[in-house]
Amino acid sequence: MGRTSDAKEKLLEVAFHLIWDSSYGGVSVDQICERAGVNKGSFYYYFGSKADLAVAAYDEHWKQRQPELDRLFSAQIPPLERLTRWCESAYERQKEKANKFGHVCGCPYASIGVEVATQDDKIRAKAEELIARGTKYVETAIAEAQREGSLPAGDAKQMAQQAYSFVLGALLRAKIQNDVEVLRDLAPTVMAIIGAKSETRVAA
Amino acid sequence: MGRTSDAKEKLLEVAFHLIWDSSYGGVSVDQICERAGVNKGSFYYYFGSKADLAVAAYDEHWKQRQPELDRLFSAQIPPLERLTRWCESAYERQKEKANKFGHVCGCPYASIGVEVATQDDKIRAKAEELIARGTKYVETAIAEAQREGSLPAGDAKQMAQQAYSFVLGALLRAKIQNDVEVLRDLAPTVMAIIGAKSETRVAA
DNA sequence: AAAATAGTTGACTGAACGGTTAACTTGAGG
DNA sequence: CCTCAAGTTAACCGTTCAGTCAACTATTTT
Repeated sequence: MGRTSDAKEKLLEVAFHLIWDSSYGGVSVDQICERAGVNKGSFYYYFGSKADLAVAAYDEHWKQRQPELDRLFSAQIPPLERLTRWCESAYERQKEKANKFGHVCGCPYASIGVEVATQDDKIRAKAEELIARGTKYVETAIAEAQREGSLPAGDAKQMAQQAYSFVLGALLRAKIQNDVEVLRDLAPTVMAIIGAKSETRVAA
Repeated sequence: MGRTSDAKEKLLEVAFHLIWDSSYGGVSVDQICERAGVNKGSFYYYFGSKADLAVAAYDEHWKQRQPELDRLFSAQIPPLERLTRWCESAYERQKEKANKFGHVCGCPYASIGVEVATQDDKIRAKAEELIARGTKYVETAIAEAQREGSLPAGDAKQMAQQAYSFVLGALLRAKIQNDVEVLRDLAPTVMAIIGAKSETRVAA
């Protein structure tokens, strides 16, 4: 019935990348519409507000990202190696984005979350949710490593939170210093946090 | 000559707290002026732009904060204990602010830095500078601990950066989750990062 | 082909934005 | 006590902001 359209998907994608590249407050609805090739009226036909779009855009992005994380944290890979690869992929991903956008963009969820945390609770809650989901992958890997004996026993959930906090902090630092090299060799520190015996702990 | 005024100082203080409580983009020059009891004309008599004020306000805040950090990282205190106290003070400070403002505010430098990093280079650079200065305290403590043998040798600077990144990440998480309890027991993880032998490593 | 549905258009609103200006007031130094 | 620099005032500027709306078009169902 009626006609069809890809305007909604366009808006979601454009909004996510524009906000990631600058910030929530730094991007206007007009800009998003222009880049998406959609009129403002259509924007408000699909979304009730700018904040609603942001929440939907981050949800959509997670959906598209999930397969990649599933692959990265595949049961085929030894649990500790999953974590090492995850650290390396964070570095690679930021390097790519930095080349494309001209500056280090950091973690999109954390960036928008910390920006609007005290102002918009829906966006804050969405950022919290997505960070929690990311942490879950880490937690599962840690728990499995403990079970198979490659890691001493401990509270996997809390360890995952600490390790994830460290990586978020490093991403934050990389963005503020606009230097992707901050993200080299995250893995040894993550290993230290989760209590793995240091094999090749270079400097930290 | 001419009359004197405390308008400038008022603006600096009000701006810092307003931005910390919400965000750079979420606070308007009008709001700052109103809360400071200063007219807009006076604002632009003292500061060339909103961004200039922000830079000045964060600089001023550092000046006021420095004595506290000097005390916290006093040479009188054993170096590793300095770090423990620093972690505890971060928790206490956020708890106080959360009670006062009604929500967890996180690290002011990191919050504004990550918000405007890709948009305003002067503010970005100031945030970078202040974070680097904070890291220096940690680095000195680590280096001293290594010298006195309470910590194995290693690259103190890099260790400090990793430890500081972790704390920044935890502050970020606390803000997004709006839960100050995220910041309890940072010290054990910091100790793990810098390679201290775990005495009372509870869970992480 | 009529009717119902789905989506589009772009001009419009009023408030808020950062920033400017010229006239004015104040107070310390000579 | 006068001068003049330092600081204040409030109206004002053009722009941009998020959000609205009534008219319009394209597609599918009947």
